[in-house]
Amino acid sequence: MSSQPVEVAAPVSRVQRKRGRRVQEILATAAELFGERGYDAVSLDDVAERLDVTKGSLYYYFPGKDELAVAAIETLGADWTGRLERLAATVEGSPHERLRALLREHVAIAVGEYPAALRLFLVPSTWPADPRERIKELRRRHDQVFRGVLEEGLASGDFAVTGVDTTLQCMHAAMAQAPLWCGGLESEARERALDELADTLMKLVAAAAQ
Amino acid sequence: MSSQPVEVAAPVSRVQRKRGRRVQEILATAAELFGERGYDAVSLDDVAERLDVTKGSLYYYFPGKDELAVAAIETLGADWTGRLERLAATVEGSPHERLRALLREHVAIAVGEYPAALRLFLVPSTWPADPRERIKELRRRHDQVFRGVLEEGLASGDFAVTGVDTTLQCMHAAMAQAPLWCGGLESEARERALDELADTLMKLVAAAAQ
DNA sequence: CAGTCTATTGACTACTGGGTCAAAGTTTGT
DNA sequence: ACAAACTTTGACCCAGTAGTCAATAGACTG
Repeated sequence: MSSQPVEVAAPVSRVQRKRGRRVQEILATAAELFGERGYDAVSLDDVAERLDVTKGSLYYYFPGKDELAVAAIETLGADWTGRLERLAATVEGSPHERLRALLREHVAIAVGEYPAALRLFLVPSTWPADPRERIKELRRRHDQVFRGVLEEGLASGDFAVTGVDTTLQCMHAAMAQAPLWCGGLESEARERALDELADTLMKLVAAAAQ
Repeated sequence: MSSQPVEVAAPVSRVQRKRGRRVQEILATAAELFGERGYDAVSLDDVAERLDVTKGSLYYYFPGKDELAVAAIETLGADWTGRLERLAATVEGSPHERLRALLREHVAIAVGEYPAALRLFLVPSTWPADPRERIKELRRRHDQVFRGVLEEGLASGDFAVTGVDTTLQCMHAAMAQAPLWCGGLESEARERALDELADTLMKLVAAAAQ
């Protein structure tokens, strides 16, 4: 039928791609806002206003606030964790060096690119049941990256920890608050603060040689 | 006039004491609820219902939700921090032992007695400006207890830390999440988890001898 | 250009939650 | 017992917000 045999089997039409882009715009804005203020404090009118549309449009793409929130968390969390997973798979060196690189990248992402997204991973208790479960799942996958390197270092004798879970929890807790501490700092001071944080957290795995 | 000269100068009447007790009841309940669900998710009807009264009664004692929240935070925070300050002033031993005792007591209070009050000290960002400032102040005083012991150990050479502030922040962040981890555990497993947490956190001050 | 699918609007409903208040109920002191 | 002070109530107001929907504007296609 068409004069262009190429891209014949394209599963999505142009209009579908356009819709996809719109959905992404909405999700990015929603993640931003939910991250800034938390679930309760963000109304759909707020989201719509930042997108220069009205609330009704959001309901054209999502069945409700919960679903929008879940999708926003999903997108952001998947991107974040994916980058850490890729780093863990490529970075070379001792377990000590690898863990430090992960810590550094994690706080750098949190502070630099998703400064507002923090709250998505912190204390999800005010969120409705459904988003809360998704957040927990994303956190588990997130933790998994660090658990991998940690257990590697344990097996090789580079690390000595009292308990794997506890150590991971302490790391995660400290990292999750990093953006709050570094928020107001200038670039150089911020870099120093992030290095210091990574150094401090490295102590949690003790036996590692500096 | 009275046949009992004792207690003549009592500054408060019986009715005032009664009012004081009522206020304490309200504050305790409010702190409980705010701790469980956070500021936004708690309505004054919720608070009133748990007290078996109606919303109007709360407005007889407090001018508004903000003021109630601030007072509740104040009471709980002062009690908590006061106990840590007293412990810090009395416990004997090396800086290492003193710090560990404080860490242990802190998580024990958080997990055992104020299991719900956690959120008051965590991510105060969804709170209105006024309560938020009070929370920050209380956290500073809270930190001060640990800062004292930490600097003591630094001066005596028992501790070696990269940065005092960063170390305190990591400790605080990890401790703040402790109740979330230990929430579902039975008493013995919980004790073990708390010990493990304290041990792990002690690593942050490194040079300390085990 | 006409017709159809897509996207957006803005007015509407229903409900929740903070805050007010006059009236009723309860304590207290004399 | 009585009056005054204290406490509680429940109905009410109002703003904000999740969610609905018919009407409309815009884009794509024959």
